[in-house]
Amino acid sequence: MTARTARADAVDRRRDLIAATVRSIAEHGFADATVERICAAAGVSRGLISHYFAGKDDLLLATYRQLTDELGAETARVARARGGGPVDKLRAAIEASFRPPVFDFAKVSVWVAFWSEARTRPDLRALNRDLYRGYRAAIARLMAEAARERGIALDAHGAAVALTALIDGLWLEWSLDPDAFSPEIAETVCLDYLDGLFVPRAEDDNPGQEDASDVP
Amino acid sequence: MTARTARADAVDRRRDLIAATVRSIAEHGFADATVERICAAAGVSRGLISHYFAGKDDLLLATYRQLTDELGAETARVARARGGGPVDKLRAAIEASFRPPVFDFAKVSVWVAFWSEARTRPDLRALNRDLYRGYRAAIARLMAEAARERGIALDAHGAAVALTALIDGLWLEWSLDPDAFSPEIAETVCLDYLDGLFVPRAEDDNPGQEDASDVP
DNA sequence: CGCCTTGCTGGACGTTCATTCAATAGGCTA
DNA sequence: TAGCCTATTGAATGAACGTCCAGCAAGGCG
Repeated sequence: MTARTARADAVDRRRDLIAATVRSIAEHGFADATVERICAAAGVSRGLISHYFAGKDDLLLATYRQLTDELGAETARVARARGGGPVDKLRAAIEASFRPPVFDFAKVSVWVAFWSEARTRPDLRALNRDLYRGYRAAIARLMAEAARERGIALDAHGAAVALTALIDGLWLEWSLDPDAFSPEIAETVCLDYLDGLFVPRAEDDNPGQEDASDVP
Repeated sequence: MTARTARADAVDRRRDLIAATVRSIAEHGFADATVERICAAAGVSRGLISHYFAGKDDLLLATYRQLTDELGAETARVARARGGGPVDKLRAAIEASFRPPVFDFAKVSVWVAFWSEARTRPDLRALNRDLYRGYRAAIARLMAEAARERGIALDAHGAAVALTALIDGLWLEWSLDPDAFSPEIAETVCLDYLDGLFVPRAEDDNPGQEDASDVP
């Protein structure tokens, strides 16, 4: 089975190159993650990239795709977690965001680099948009369910936007200054925000307070 | 006053080049904001950059410095705002973050680009670190004051970390997908978070709940 | 044992970029 | 008006990068 062995090797090589790309971007930044450096980090020569990817752009796209796939899979895994209501699942999602294997300095750094790059590269932008819209929708669904159980008025869409932004903002700022706050604090403030959403307030007697801001 | 006129012109030119840099990065991304494109956007020739800056890196540093100075000045302006307690000032800071002139698509996009770049460039990193530490400290001070007035237990440091991250996360995600949510929603969720901090809860009867995490 | 396929190498090539600098233009002083 | 000084230009330079491709090495089939 030469073909089968070759295929398996090819998958491993692609994985090696993608891992080397993550390490190179994390260490040197997006601009200085050259083909030479990436291949050196993977322990192969410069030219090999053309055998496993259409080019450098294709390797970068594959790297970003793996990051989004990992996060998407982890999110789905958490959401399927048996036993526990929607708030438990939300708490699990938050905890997963600030603990290994998702929360890793190199990976978080590469996320920041790709965010910047996705702003102007259409393929990365589309990947990012789909991931986040799905992520926000899943979060909003769980939040709406939790609010319904408790009879609390909640703008689930806004809250999902906020929780997602809060997590990303903490990733961003921690990657820029890891000494500014600890991952434990990051996790705590997210959990506190979540808890705050479901605390009954005086305004809940007056359901008109929530503006149905479903902007078209 | 030849010297004076020349000095004034030089300041204007520097400002022009910095503004052109912001536009170029916002439109083409950090990597494709070449000297040629920046100078074309400013309406001058390629070589002029050397007369007003030590080089491209120096121009980029000056651009980031202007961004941080603008934000620092706006923060200070809001904090000095007469009439109103600490919560009013915090509300004003949030509103300023999602309205012109601070909240501008090009500027927000450039912030995202520089965040990524600051991760590996020491000079940008130092600039960013100082700005954020000052910003968080100012926010935490106002929050602590507001909590004291209300007799509420609050981890001001954690809350300041969270609010800062929330704002940055919303900037980030809005720049990547402006259709995902409106600036009004972004502002609202931040104000809601702020309000939530100062709502008396059942746990406030038990002051031991808040861990005094004043990390040195 | 020898051929032949396949994974892999690294020098060469063309492109793009930031920087430099000699030449030019424009305006203020004398 | 003449002359000088400074701002500005753009062609030239060299470095760095991604990609290409001719050749090499190793392992399996005949």
